[in-house]
Amino acid sequence: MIINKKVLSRRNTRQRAALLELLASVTCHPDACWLYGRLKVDWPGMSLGTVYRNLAVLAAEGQVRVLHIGGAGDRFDGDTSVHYHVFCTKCGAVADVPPGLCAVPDADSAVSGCTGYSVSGHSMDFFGLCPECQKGLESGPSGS
Amino acid sequence: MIINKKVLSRRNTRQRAALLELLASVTCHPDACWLYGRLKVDWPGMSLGTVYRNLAVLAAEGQVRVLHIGGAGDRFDGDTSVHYHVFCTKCGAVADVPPGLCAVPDADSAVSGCTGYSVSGHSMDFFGLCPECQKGLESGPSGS
DNA sequence: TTAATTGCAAACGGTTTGCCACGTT
DNA sequence: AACGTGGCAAACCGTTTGCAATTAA
Repeated sequence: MIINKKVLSRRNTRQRAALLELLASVTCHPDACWLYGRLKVDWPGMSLGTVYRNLAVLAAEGQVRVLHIGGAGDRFDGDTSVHYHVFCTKCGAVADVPPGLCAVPDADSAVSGCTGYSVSGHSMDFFGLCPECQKGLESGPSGS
Repeated sequence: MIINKKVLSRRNTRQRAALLELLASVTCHPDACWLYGRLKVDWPGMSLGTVYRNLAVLAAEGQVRVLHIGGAGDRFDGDTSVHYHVFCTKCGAVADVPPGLCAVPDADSAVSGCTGYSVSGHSMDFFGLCPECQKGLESGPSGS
């Protein structure tokens, strides 16, 4: 997901509205394909390119957060409040970390001060096994 | 970078040793292509596939850390000690955050407790502009 | 000897993009 | 009418993989 911040003007298309609404209604941190599949139900003409283009627009506007998991496609989060995530390394599930937990006050300015970077934000990602995958350790992509 | 943790036996090939040595000698958090180009100087026969395969092996063994930046290829870090990173959103530079700064004690167990995930680790990524890109704000991939 | 590893090249998969028609403004 | 946007399909690019030849153990 490459985010181009240049948005000159903007039209409110039905497709974009539907995408944003879907993202807001869901807590599973879906990827582009999942969103596409869902949208295609109500919008048979919907194309994957449109999904990607609108995700980029919404991300640039700050209405959507992009999660870079690695080893798979990006995931998207309609909840733009400050919060962290836990990833399941086995099945790819993503869950929110309750806000307030693990708050790191002044981290950005501290890093800014000692690295010379002008830090504008940060993300914190935890990884491990989701409850489901803890139960069934004998199977799954990572093997036993 | 998909990491397969199943390593049955292991041979110490020259290529793998060269890759590990290169990673250890460098602080720029390179991507696979950069490593490939460097290795090809001394190893004309080196192939990109070998670089990827060995990066996966070394990552699985914990001798290399993989950084998922997003919007580009993965980056690799030969320093496996616990530390965080700052990414430049303009030029893609990556720098280490001095260890000790922004330490989050017990974060893993806290997250584990309230999410139900068995958390095995976390990463923290800061983003902003590197010193170079702060100087030349008028140009670059993100535009003015 | 023998099985892990390599080099090569083709395949893969997520994402981007060019083109032209369409629809919002 | 103007131009941002959609649909479609091809292109892109980082990464993975099948295969025969090599090479470490």
